[in-house]
Amino acid sequence: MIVGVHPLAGFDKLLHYKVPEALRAGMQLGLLVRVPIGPRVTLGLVGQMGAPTDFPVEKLKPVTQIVYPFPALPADLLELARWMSRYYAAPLDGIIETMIPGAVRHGAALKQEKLLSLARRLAPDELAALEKRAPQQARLYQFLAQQFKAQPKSLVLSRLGQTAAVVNALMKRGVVQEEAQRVERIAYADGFAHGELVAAQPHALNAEQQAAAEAVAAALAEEKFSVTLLHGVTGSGKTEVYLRAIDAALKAGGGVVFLVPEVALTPQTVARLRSRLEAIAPGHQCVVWHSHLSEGERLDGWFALATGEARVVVGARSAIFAPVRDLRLIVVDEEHEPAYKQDETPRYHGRDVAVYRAKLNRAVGLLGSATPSLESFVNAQAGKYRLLRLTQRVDARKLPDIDIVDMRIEAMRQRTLPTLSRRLVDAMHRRFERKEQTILFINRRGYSSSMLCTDCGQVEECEHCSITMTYHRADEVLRCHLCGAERPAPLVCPKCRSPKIRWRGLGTQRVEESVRRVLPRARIERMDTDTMAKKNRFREVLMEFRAGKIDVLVGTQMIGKGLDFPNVTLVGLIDADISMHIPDFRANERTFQLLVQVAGRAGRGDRAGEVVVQTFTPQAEAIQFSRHADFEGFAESELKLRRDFRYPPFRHLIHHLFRGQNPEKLQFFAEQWAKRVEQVFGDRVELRGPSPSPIEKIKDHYRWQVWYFTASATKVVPELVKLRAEFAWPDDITQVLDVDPVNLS
DNA sequence: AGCACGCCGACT
DNA sequence: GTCGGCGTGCTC
Repeated sequence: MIVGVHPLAGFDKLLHYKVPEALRAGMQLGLLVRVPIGPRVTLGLVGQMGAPTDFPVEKLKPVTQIVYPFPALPADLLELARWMSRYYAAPLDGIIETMIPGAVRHGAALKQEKLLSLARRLAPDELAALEKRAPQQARLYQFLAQQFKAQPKSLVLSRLGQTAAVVNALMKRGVVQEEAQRVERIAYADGFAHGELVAAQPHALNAEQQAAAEAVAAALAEEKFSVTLLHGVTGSGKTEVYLRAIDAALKAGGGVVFLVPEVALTPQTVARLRSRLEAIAPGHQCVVWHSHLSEGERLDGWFALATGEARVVVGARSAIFAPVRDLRLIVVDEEHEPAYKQDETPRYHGRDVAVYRAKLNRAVGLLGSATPSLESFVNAQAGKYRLLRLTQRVDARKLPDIDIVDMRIEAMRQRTLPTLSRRLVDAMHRRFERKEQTILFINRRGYSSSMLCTDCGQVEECEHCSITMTYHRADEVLRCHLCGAERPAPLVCPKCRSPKIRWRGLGTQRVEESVRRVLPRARIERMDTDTMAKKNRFREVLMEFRAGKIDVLVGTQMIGKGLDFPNVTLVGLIDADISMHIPDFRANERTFQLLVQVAGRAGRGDRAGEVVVQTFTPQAEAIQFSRHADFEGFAESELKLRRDFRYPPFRHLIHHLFRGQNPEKLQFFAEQWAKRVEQVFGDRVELRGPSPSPIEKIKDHYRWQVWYFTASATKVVPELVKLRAEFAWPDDITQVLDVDPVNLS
């Protein structure tokens, strides 16, 4: 018997091994094994049964050991790993490593305890004989005979004051049996249990929720792969629909994965979910999965799922790899959240992996969001996903009014670069008179600032990477943080030649000063990392604010941490452009969510809250904000924009790194490669490169040249991998494909 | 990833 | 003459 093994040793190659007689019976796909590689022994995963085609069988070494008697990767996850390897162009061994928790991989010893129980009952005469000849054994027998279930060995022995010798004697006679069992560490000891005890009774569903829940239940009953996109406005009660679906899946005997963005995984949410799940499926453990678990907790949770003791896992991104058995339902809450993207190798998108895993298991995928990602929305429009809608808010609260203020007009009116617009100042005055509160929100992210033209709104971007360039004051240059390209900071706007260039990087301090000028009698507090350096200051300020001792709170993202302020009826976004043009395209989405969250609660009674957004690029912000108010309208215009402009909805950003010593040769091959890519993708491909300034460290050390491609097509990645395989590279040039899974469909 | 093999510069 | 630099290749 010969097996192919993926060694977890840092190189991505399938190696073959003989299976010794003793290990043959237990051998199967997905097992974690130890295998010799050269002088060492490493962990590996059995990925194939059968002999190699390109290696002499007689030179094969034997498998050293089977680490666990059951597959560390069940069949579906093994298949998923292979798909990911192809789809994300990532090495398979790395994917296997991310799928199996470290503690499991290292074959960590399980915390075990031995349980004692009776193997058979003794006849009365046998018992009498035993009492005479071996009184201690008889005591043990009597004790165990009174127990309803197996008891821990250590406990029994200490209670009876006996030693293991007594147990051994009885075992030899076949009267007592010993079994090993794992000690549950997860039970409910992860701190999540103490969050908040919430009444567990199910809420009554409104008609829309009811219809949605029934539709999902029907999909589950079909027992085939399907994906449902649940588009429900903020506060429409999506969670109740998830819970009904989970209920249905559990009742059908299946397992469930419930993904939430990492930030949403707070003790309160988990406790709430858990109490509801308890009510739905009494006796079923719900495993919580996130990055802050200890090794032991992770191990226990993993085992509970792998053995079927637990059938539900709630967790962040990586919970999609939990070894849930008989998977019937995968829920992805807030499916548009960028937190689902892993941006280290292996790069993957949790939501997309979830959909594919559902497909492999013929399970149901349920994606929920108030603002679906464009790719999911397009999939729904194309009929690939079923679209369900929840249009009514359960709590009947009004959405906030959003004003977008064009700061270019404001600048003309005030003849200076304003910090606060008239609109915002007026709104703040009204709040102050009514004794309501205001939050001014400013996104200053570190020292990064960008170049903005106050006449035309132009923001300088890197020509290779399409991200905003960052201004570095020390050497007066604009630099791209992705590829390292740099150019001198311009004196006039490169687009409209206007000299009115502004370097963005507005601080909370300046905003505070401005507010003092317009509202001299107001109590103002500033909240950012500088002023909050003192330990409990943060908490203090939040408490004062909540108690109404502060009228205006000026702060950075950290305000979002204490979100629930019932008396806040106005939120001002001082400088929307900073967040929208930050060199991390994910940041704008996050900031955005935060604002809408604050604003969504800003209503008072029947009066809606107000949000004032100050911006130099009103079109962009209008689109962003309409995304929440009118998602369909947003989606339509955004899709058009992306099609016409540079960011199609399914763009993959592909970094292609060429390595070699001869620049001319590199140039030649990059062009050749580009031609081949174009042949396959036609006009959907854009070649941008070479990068003028490859990342220094890499350049010095390996003399790499960095080239970037961007391509827009749903099939780009698999096709590129195919291309890579058939493209013949000369010996002195190597290339690496790195794919950022932006909006994979 | 590790580790060996191998081919060019400064040293017990 | 060797020791050791890291560039290259292999691991069943």
